[in-house]
Amino acid sequence: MSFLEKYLVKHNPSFESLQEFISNYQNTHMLIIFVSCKVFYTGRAKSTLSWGDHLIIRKKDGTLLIHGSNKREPINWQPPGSSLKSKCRRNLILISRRRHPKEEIKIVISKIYFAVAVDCREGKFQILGTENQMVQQVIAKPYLLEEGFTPLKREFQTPYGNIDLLGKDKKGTFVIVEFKRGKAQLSAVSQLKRYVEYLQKKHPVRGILVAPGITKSAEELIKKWGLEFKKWLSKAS
Amino acid sequence: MSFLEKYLVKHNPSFESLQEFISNYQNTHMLIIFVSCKVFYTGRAKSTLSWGDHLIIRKKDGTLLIHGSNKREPINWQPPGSSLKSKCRRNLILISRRRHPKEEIKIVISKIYFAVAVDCREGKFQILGTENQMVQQVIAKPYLLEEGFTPLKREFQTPYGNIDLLGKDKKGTFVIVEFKRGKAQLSAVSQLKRYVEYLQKKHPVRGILVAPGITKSAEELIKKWGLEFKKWLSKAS
DNA sequence: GCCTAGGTCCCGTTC
DNA sequence: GAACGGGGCCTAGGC
Repeated sequence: MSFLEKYLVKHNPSFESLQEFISNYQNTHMLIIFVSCKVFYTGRAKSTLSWGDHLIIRKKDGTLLIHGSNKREPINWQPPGSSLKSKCRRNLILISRRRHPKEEIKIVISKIYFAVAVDCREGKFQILGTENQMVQQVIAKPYLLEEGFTPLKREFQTPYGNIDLLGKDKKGTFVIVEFKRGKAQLSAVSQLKRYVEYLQKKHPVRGILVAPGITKSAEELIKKWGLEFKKWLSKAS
Repeated sequence: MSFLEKYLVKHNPSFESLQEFISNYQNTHMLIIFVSCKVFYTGRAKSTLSWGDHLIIRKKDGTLLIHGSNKREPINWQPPGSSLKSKCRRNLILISRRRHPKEEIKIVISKIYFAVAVDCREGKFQILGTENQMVQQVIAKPYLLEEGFTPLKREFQTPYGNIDLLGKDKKGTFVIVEFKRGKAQLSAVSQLKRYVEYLQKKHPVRGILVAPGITKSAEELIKKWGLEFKKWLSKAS
């Protein structure tokens, strides 16, 4: 591939030709390969994918994705850091391994439709609207939570888990604040309860769950457990 | 594309040519497009991806994936069911929308390296080693949990959440069993505690967490709360 | 390396 | 549609 080329396509390459292609480009390029194959995964779980057409993507960081004709999720995958080896037998076999945990994917390829190597230089990514930003807003403007609130510690660590935001209310009582960027569910309530149970062994403490909404059961549970829910208005800024 | 062809490649297509390509194939084929673009997402959160080379995958179920040069996760995406429209301006603009929640991705393309439409017929997928199978094993061989255990109800629903497995021990005391396929963490303990708190309002009850391992803090918490941990040996079958 | 918790989580299932 | 919980979750951040 010349210096100026962004990509290189091989149509219907032979097994040997694809092996060479992979070893030439796997460390510098993203590989996109469309094949007829079956796949075996073994590791934390175990799976088989029977013969079919699948799209294989291999990134230079070691990521391996095997996509089918639908769904956002790959059918099989290997995360960054995984190795890739190939063997040529009756079929072409690709094996990707990771160490921790020990996991392996074996792709048995009977037919290669095409393979592309691309030189991919991605842009910079920025995101807004995360939970972290809710916390930052409350730290900057504590009255958004309630009048008289004073933030003390972000990500306060306890043996029961890490508290999003610890503070005190206007009376000086400790307040544990748990933030959720989406509708709060039962698990958010137990999470908050867990922190409260820890701290209340030492001090009187209030627990407040901050979220744009809450499910019915979560709301009933939070009341039953003497905790508070504060609806978060995203335009509060 | 002829009946027998598995795929069709366009090299450096014009904007208009890609628009036609997309409208011809988006309902029947998976599209794989490598471009120089920037991306704007708005919906549950908001993000921007600045100019760079990115791989766009569009599946016929509406899934949209925008991949960069590393990581398993797409930089931006849209799940199945999303629409796709294109506009030709100074740049080529692709817009993908979903209704619930209302979310939009805008891809502004300045250069198209190549586009492929593939006819993808995926194989059948099977997986072993899930939590569900742990539960099935205990239902089939209750003594694997403990001598005298009797399973009563799988996925027993309560206002505090759904219990993996409800049963009775040899003394007739209710037992709530929570299974984890990996190492159990703090959240698993609070989850179990939540169910126990519900049921113990009505009956005496034990809570057992079953997993191949447990973190230090989770183990301390489970003891403190009077719950039990049962180590799961995967070869128990 | 372990552990905690978020995520535009996705996804299946159940009501 | 709402909600609950699993996932080979992945990923980031602490220690």
